[in-house]
Amino acid sequence: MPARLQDEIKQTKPFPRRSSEALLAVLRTASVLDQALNDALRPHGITSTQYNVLRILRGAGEAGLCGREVGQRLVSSVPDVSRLLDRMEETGLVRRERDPNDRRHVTARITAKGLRIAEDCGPALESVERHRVGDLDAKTLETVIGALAAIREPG
Amino acid sequence: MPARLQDEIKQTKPFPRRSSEALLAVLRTASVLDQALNDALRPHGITSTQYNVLRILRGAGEAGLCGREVGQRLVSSVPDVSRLLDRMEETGLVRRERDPNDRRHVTARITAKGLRIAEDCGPALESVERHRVGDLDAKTLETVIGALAAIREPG
DNA sequence: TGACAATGCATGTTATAACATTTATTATCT
DNA sequence: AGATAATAAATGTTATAACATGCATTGTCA
Repeated sequence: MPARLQDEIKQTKPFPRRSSEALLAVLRTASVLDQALNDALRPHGITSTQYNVLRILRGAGEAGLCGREVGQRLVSSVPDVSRLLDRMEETGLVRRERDPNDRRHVTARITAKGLRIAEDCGPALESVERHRVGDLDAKTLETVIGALAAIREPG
Repeated sequence: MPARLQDEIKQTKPFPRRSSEALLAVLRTASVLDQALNDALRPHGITSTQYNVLRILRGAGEAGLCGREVGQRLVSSVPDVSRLLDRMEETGLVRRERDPNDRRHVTARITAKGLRIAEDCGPALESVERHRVGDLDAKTLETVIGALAAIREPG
């Protein structure tokens, strides 16, 4: 039986509106998912934020990306991309060099080690995805994806 | 038109599966919502985490709650409730005292100031809720709430 | 061309989160 | 009753986030 959100967070009073419950459910679910992802990534020595950076830079390929763009593409924006990349450079996951065309930019690229680790993480992450989201039928998935997009939509 | 998640995070490659997109959508949406909530709370000088504590302690009333329970009821668990309550006690939002029946417990209660601030935040938070989730029809809401519960469900 | 604004990044600082350890108190079991 | 385990908080430490500021580089326009 699916536990009710109200029970999970041991709330005594019922939600005043369904929309209140939905809002809290999104936050709560993301927290659970992020924790599951971080648990899956821990054996590989990286966090979910760092994995996202690897994924982004892997997508960018040899061209790399400047820090500003990395920040924009992150799922939840990190306002301190400089030091995030600092740490990842220190552990050898990425390398950076100043763009000779526009010396304001610093282009970041994924390293071979970064690529390898990103690959290694794949199965664990797919397992989380399958385990958590895999049982939802196609129609429900579409509804959820659409509804969440509407919630994010500025207005 | 609802922007596609793929565009929002400037992803070049399409999602391999719908479930991948749904998972990322939950994380992304929560990030957007949390930011909106924090923006709404900033004028009142508290964070979304602190508001949640106030809400929990308001629900507990005069009986109060021990730190452990506060932690369990938080939307996204904070493993460091002691210092979270430290800060809130310092700003006069809560008060604490050792439970005479079980001296291991420290009971936290909301103060008059905390109550007032929680009240003051109501309209701003309802505005976010209405603005973000208010346009979804009842049937969609039910589907989303159910699907998110299934995702959170342990298995 | 030279002043001025805009951009991209780095850095300093403070606040908060994450993780492990320690201490005090109570419960359990022989 | 006494040893042991279990529980709840507090504390120490390190890592990361949040916020503001500063600096170098480039673009814009008189």
